[in-house]
Amino acid sequence: MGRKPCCDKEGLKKGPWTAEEDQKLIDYIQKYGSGNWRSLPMKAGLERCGKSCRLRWANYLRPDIKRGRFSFEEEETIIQLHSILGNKWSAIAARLPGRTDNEIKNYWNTHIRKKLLRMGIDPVTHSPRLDYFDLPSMLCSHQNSPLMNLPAVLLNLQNLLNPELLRFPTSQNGFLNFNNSQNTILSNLQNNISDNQVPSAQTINQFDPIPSFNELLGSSSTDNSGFVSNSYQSFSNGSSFSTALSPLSSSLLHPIDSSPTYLNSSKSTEDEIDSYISNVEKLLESPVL
DNA sequence: AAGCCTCACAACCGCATAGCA
DNA sequence: ATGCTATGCGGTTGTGAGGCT
Repeated sequence: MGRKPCCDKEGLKKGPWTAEEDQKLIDYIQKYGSGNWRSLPMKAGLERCGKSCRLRWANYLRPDIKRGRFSFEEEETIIQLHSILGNKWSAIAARLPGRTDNEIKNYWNTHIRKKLLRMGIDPVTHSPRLDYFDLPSMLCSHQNSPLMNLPAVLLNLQNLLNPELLRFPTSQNGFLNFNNSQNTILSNLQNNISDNQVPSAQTINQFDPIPSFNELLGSSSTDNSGFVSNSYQSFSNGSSFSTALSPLSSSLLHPIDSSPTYLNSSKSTEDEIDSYISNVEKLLESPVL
């Protein structure tokens, strides 16, 4: 036994759909409804496998699909849901009306993922990546310069860590005392510097880890639903996860992908920056708890 | 102007799983 | 309980468009 051969082994058509094929599929589904995808192609007069028809309908032809650019709110929602659900694209799509899992997956891989990397956020763990802050070189340059520059170096470092993170609730402790991690890092750095040691990236990673987004959700991994229903709304209200890092940090980060593409300023990038800045402004206006 | 490169997105592939006999 | 089919899902690939040299 085993599975039936797929379309390529049955001599069925593959590749991009033509307008005529689309119309045949739409006509058939409007007339008879979807379902029974295996027999549908033959009945609809299509030389495609059922799987291909289902995908074409689900990802492109369905009338309730919202096409066009993702809004900033949608993007935020995707990031937040991804931090909770991971690569469960269908689960994420279920919470974004009119968007398909395939569309979200593509958008994640082509836009959001790169954006997060550029911001120094690991797109898998959603945690800030200290290994991409060029701390060693910052501190090396400090070592070769008068010691009076140390406060400036530390101030820059401090700016990487946004107090807004303090507002992230945890399920057990109420609010995370992020200042502890921040102070530990700073004091460890100061100790190292006073001992004439220049910390390597590896050394820096040994410091108290900055909590990942998932960790900020609370130590009980099964208790995420409460976060989604309660805290997620406050995140959506102008204070996004993407603003968890200080806006100053982006200028200090070394992007993992420094190809010229990211230096180009396109219209869409400008729009994104504009909306990002306005979001940051909203964030700064809101009172810190 | 032509060739090359990069990016975005549609489509495919193979595995997982639900449902049914 | 088992085997089979249909469908769902996530990772990957293919292709066309646009930009760059």
